[in-house]
Amino acid sequence: MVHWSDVIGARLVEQRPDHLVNTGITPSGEFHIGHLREMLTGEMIARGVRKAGGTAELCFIIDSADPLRKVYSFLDEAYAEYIGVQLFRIPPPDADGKPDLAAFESGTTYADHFLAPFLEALDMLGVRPRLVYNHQAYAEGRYVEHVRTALQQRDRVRQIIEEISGRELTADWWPYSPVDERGCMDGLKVTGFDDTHVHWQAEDGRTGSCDYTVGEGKLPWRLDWPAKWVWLDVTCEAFGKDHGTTGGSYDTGAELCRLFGAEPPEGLTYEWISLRGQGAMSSSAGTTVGPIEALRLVPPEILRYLIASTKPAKAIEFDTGMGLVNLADAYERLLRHDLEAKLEDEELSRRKRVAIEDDISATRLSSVEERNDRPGAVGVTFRHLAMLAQIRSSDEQVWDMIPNEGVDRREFDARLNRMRHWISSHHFPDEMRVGIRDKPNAERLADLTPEEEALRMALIRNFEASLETGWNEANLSANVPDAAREVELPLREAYRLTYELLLGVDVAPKLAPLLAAMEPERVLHLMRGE
RNA sequence: GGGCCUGUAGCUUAGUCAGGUAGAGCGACGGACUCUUAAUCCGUCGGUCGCGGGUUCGAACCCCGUCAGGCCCGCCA
Repeated sequence: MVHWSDVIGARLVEQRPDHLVNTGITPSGEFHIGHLREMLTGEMIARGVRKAGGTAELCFIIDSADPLRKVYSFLDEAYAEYIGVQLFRIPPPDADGKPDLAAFESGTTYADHFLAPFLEALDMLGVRPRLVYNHQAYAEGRYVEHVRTALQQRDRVRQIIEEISGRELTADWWPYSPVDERGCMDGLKVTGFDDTHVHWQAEDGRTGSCDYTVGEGKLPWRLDWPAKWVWLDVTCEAFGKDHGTTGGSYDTGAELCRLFGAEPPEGLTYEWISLRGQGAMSSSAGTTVGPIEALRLVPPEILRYLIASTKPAKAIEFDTGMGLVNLADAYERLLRHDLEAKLEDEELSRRKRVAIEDDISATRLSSVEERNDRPGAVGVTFRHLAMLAQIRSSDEQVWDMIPNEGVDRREFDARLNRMRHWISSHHFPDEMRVGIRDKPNAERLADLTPEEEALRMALIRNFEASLETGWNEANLSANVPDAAREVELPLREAYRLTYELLLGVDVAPKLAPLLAAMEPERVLHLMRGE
C-alpha cells in the first residue's frame, strides 16, 4: 500500500465511502500530454478509492465559460475581435487558424474544436469521465447561490483572497465577471447587483445587466473553482502545481469553499510534463506533442504506465526518442515477471516488498480496463520490435519472428503499426536505425588479428557456399557459428566482427534475417573489402 | 520581495511523512545458453544521497543556511 494512488485512495475512504474525483481544463488551445496527467492522475485516484473499498466517480469539467485571453500564435489575427469572449461563444479555427464560421453555424464552438480529439484520446486511454460543460452549469443556474453569497459578502471574499494570496485587489473589484451583449468580459465594471442581476458599465459608457441565474457571465476563477466543488460535492481533485502553491488558488478556494458552507476536497498537486529538450508544454507555443500524436507512437498502456509509475510531485520529461524505448522496454520486462509470486518470498526485506507492490500497482493502473490482474506481455520489447519492423515489411513475417505463444494478435498488430509509424517519424532515434554499410570497413579490415583474418576467410567461404545452396535465413544462420568453430574463436567475437564489417557497429539485431534481406553481392563486397 | 516543488550511481529513479548499516532497473563489464548478439538467465563494477552547518548514540530523511533547475503570488494542467 505505498503506491500514491493507494495511499490517497485509502485516505479518502477513511473519510467517507463515496467520492467524486474532479478534473478541469480550459479548452483554450490544442490539448497536449500535459493535460493527460490531469486526467490520468484523477482517474488513478478514482481507481485507488475503489481498490480501498469505496465508490468513486470521475468528473471532467470543461471550462468552456472562460474567455479567450489573447490571440494565440496558432490563431489568425481575426481572433482579435473575440478576445474576452467566452470560449463556447466563438467559432473554431480552421486549418489556417482563421475563424471557421461555417463550422460554427453548424454547432461546433471553439471549445468543442479542441476538445473533440482530446476526448478521443481519453477514450483510448480508458479515461471515461462524466463531462460537465461549465457554461451549461452556469446556464442551468448551478452556481446561483454561490454567486449570491459572493456578491453579498463581497468584502469577506476580498479579505480572504487578499489575506491568503497576499495579493491586493483593486477598489472596484467584484466577485463576478459579467458579459456584454457580445459575450465579452473585458473592460466591464460592476456597478451593483440585485437578487438576479449584476449591473455593469463598459469603458465606452454602455451599461447593462447580466442575469446570473441563467449564466450570463461567470465567477472569477478563484471563486469559480470552489463553487464547482460545492455544487458537485467534489471530494478530491488533483491540480497542477500552479494552483497548489501556498496562497495559490487551492488555498483561497479552500477558504471560499467554507464560506459557501462546505469542506474543501482533498487536494493533490502534480508537476508539469515537459518535452525533452524543449520547455514546458504550452498550447500557445506550438511545440507540443498532442495526445493523439503520442498515442500514434506509444501504446496507451505505456502512456498510462508513465503517469502511474511517476509520483505526482515529480516532473516528467516526455522523451519521444530513446527515453521512450527505455520506458517501453522497462514496462515490457516488468510484465514478464511474476511479481505476485515474488511477493510470496518470506525473506523479502520490507523495502523490496514495498517496491514490488508498487510495481504491481503501477502495472495494474497501466491497463486501459480497470481490473485486478495485470496486462500480459506482448512478447517483444520495443527495442526488438523496432529492429524487426525495420528489416521486415510484412507484418506476418514479424509475427512469426517473435515468441508469439499466448500473445493477442490484434494487440500485437496494433503495436507493430504504431512502431512503423514511429520509425517513419522524426521522433525515431538515429541510434535505433539499422544501417548497413555502403563501403567496406577499411579501418577494421586493416586491423585484423590473424584469428580474425582466418574467421573472415572462413565466413567468405561460407557465404559463397550459401550462394549455391540458397541465400535464405535457414542456410545463412549457420554460417557464423560454423566459421567460429572452424577457427576456434568465441562465437561472441565472431558476431562482433561480422557486425563491425557489415554494419560498423558491434552490437546489432539477429544477423540471419538481416543477411537474408541483403543482396549477396553486397555482403561479400563488404566482407572482402573490395 | 514572499512562497512551493525538485536535486540520490553514466541514465531513470526507490527510500524523506513515522531518523537506525544507501535499494532497484537500464547502460557498462564478465559469464552462461555449443544455429546467435538490441532475446533470456547469472554475476561484477559503479553513490562525498547538490553543498555547508546544527540536533542526535546514529541523518538521504529532522532544523538552519546555501547553490542549481522549475513554478506560483493576473490567466495557465
